[in-house]
Amino acid sequence: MSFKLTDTSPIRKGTLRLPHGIVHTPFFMPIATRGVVKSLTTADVRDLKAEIILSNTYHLLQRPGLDILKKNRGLHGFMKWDKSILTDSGGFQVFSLAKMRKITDEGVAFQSEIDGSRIFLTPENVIDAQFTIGSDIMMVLDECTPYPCTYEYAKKSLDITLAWAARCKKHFEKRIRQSARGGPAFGGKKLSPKKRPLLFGIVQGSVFKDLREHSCKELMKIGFDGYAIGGVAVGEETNEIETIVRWSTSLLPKDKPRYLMGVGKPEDIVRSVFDGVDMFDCVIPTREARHGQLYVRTKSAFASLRRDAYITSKSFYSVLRIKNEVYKNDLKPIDPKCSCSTCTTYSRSYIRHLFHIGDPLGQRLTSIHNINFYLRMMNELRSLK
RNA sequence: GGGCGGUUACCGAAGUAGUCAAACGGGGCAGACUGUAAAUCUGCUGGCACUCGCCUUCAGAGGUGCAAAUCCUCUACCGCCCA
Repeated sequence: MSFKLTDTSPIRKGTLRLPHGIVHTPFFMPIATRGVVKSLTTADVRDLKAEIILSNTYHLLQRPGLDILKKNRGLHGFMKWDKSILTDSGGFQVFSLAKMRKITDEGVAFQSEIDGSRIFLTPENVIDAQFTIGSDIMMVLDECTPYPCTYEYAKKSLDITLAWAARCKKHFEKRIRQSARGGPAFGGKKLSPKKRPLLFGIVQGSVFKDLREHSCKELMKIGFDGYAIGGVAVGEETNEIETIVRWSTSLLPKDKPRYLMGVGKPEDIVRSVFDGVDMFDCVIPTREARHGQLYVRTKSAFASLRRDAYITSKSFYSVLRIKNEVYKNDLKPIDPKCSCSTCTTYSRSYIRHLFHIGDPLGQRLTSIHNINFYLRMMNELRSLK
């Protein structure tokens, strides 16, 4: 793998070479938690020119399960996606499914929310699962801490997360060594060094500066291909996210990609790009699209390099609720200046109609639009001079 | 012509004397959503003041009762049955 920065001021721009191709940073990953960007075909996602999507180990383990993925040559073959995939380990589910799991030093025991069956995630089996999925960027197992969170809890959690990170790295290296001579993680095939996936560590420590710094330093000692900032956007104020990001990016190695997990709103992403983050993912564009909340640019292009010009939503976009009555007879596209296939074809009136009759096409069209909004935003950030 | 059953807010449907402006669905209106248990969730949905409130409603009209969507009478309409 190689991460090349071509520009660092005022924002970082670069390329990240992955087994399934080059990804241009900074980038946003549409979310395909269970092997589908909800409501979209793989062709839709390709047409949107996404270079990488995110999926989830915990959810894929349950359905379809590793056996099916193995038979399909991984998630790429299963969903017919030939570009890159990053997989989250299930660390977010430690947070979001907190009611049905138990953490021990060894790992996390879940009781499935689907059928009650037991799923035990360990640093090692999560790495193995991600090899089976065929992930381009694998995430270590961590605990995404809740908010608010006491210092004592955050510290104890971080100790476990760091121990898991070390075990993930060790197991990952072992599998990579095996792969060089055709190990079981690769179906007996040898893996060329260029096809090696990446492994990212995840910074935790809640809102506590010393814990965040400790987390960064310990992860850097272990050594990862990239570093994620986790445990944010779980209920805290925006300025706290900003603070945590700055603590982290000031310590993390400059020559490795930084990934702000689960973030966020457009202004959160733009601000964080200016604060040195290279990678993002968030459910917002797809979930809100399905719920009829659409992003409309109010400024056609990013004209300024000033960070402060974009940190409020009012500065460059507005939100359109397509289900609202005012769009009943509105023949304009969602965003007249948008070039996505939805906006070049359909009216607000028609899309509102699709929502009102409950047809899933409405969700597909709006998801295309919102993802296009996010990807175009990233594209413009990468083009800033 | 006779006998039964029905008529409740935009729609469907509870409620058969007081705690009823009236449950619950749907529809409508508005809002939320940040590594997706989310095609989900929340609020409002007779009018007016919107802070204890006040006013007009349960097919229509008239009764009985301190009190009626609820009981009685007639009328209108709908359904089933007998002629």
